[in-house]
Amino acid sequence: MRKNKAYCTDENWSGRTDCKHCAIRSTVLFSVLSEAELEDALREIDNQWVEAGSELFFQDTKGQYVYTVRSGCVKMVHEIGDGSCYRIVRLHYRGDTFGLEALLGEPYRHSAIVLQKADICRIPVSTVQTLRTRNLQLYKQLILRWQATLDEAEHFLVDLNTGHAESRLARLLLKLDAHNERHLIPDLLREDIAAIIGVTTETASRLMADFRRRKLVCDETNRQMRCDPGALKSLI
Amino acid sequence: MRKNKAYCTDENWSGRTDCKHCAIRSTVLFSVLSEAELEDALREIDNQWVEAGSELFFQDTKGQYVYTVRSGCVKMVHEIGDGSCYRIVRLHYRGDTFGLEALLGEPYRHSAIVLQKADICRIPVSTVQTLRTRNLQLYKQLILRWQATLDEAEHFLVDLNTGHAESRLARLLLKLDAHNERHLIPDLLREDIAAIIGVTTETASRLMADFRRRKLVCDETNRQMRCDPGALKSLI
DNA sequence: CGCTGGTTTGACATATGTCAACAGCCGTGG
DNA sequence: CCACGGCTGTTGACATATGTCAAACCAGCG
Repeated sequence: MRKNKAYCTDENWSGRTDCKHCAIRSTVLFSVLSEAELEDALREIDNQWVEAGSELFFQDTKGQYVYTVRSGCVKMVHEIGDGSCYRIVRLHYRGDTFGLEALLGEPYRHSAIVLQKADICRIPVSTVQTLRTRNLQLYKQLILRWQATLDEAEHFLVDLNTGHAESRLARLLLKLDAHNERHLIPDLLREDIAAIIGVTTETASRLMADFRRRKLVCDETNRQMRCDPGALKSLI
Repeated sequence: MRKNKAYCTDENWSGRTDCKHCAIRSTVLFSVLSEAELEDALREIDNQWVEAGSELFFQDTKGQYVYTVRSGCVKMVHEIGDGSCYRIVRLHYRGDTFGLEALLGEPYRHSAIVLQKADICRIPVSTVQTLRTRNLQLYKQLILRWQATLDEAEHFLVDLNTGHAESRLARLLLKLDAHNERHLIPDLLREDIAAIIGVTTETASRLMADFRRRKLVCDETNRQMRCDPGALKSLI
């Protein structure tokens, strides 16, 4: 079934409110393209709900798409050596863009795997190129996305890989909490927690079990949790 | 003493060969500015040798300059909490650009401190803005720099903060070696090594002393070292 | 010469890793 | 329906890498 309008410009599409953070959206306003040209360029943008665990792209492969998160959460996974071991180098949340390397014709640096059921826009590199040749504003937007990605990567190093494992886990939970307005944070796999804060799966499990006993976190439905930000901050 | 020509365009300036990696340099070729305009824009670029330990800018301050390394090495230092503790989140070597946040009008994320006597170009934000309004090529160059910065930050996380301290130190030495064509690497302060690989100063010292005893590294003049890449690789 | 700041080293504490067992959950297939 | 296997999480016992604290050492330098 072919849509007759692009998602981004279709007023009848129910999801439009989540577009406000999108790089494309905020540059379309400044576009010098005609309405028809715009429709055409944007029609190739695909929007979809993706289940947790799905892989959007793989480390070291080339791809023709850049992605934005409309809701949910995506992990950027870097495999090390023979693949027996991996680190999560960033998370991307609502409003974020990832896979920017594709715009440079470079292979993806990491695998992108959905952490929490996510609403994802998949934007062809060609679409971005069409828009940006006509529109300086898009370059600025892109640069802002690159900087945001860099900020997130550096936060991972500074906040989640420094200090004792307990503080690191506390900071991780606070970070997840800050990105969820409804204060429901995903109950991550212990293996993922381990790959984020740089410990073994067992240590991650012990810490989480301990946090639960100390009532720093409590379970909610649907593999989600709620945390006590005040208490967590005191652990940092 | 005022120069009568900009460094970048002065054929008599002895340092010109190191310009080949510069973002400005590689876009000047595509510039639509007149030669006079170009001279004017580039004249504000300052070039200087900077001693180890000098601070080019400070974390959380705003500045009007972006920098490039013509030779030597600069560390990006992030202070944590009250400043009693810090991490080094990236290193920048010959050809790199840093302080890009300034182009967005944002405060510098980290302090930039010279690690090894360095030849630095200091480029005013206004110069970049003058050039880029007339020149799409510069945007592409800037984006490449942002990606390079991101790559370096992620390598720090994946290579230098994963695995045992011994492997991390080995990877650090190999990285330093890879950035020095003459295979002379700086003999870093133990405190800096510690802030890079995420251990205490004592552990960094013990490891380095051990590496020296095992002949994995040996001292050279001028606080420099030589390392045995083959042996180091076997430790990874 | 005696500071000073960086380095090395020792003795000991402890956080985290390792290996292994077991428990709970869930989907599958008999 | 139950039995089973596979996956994830929890926990224990123990090993070990790294942190902590303190002392000694060393080179450069006023």
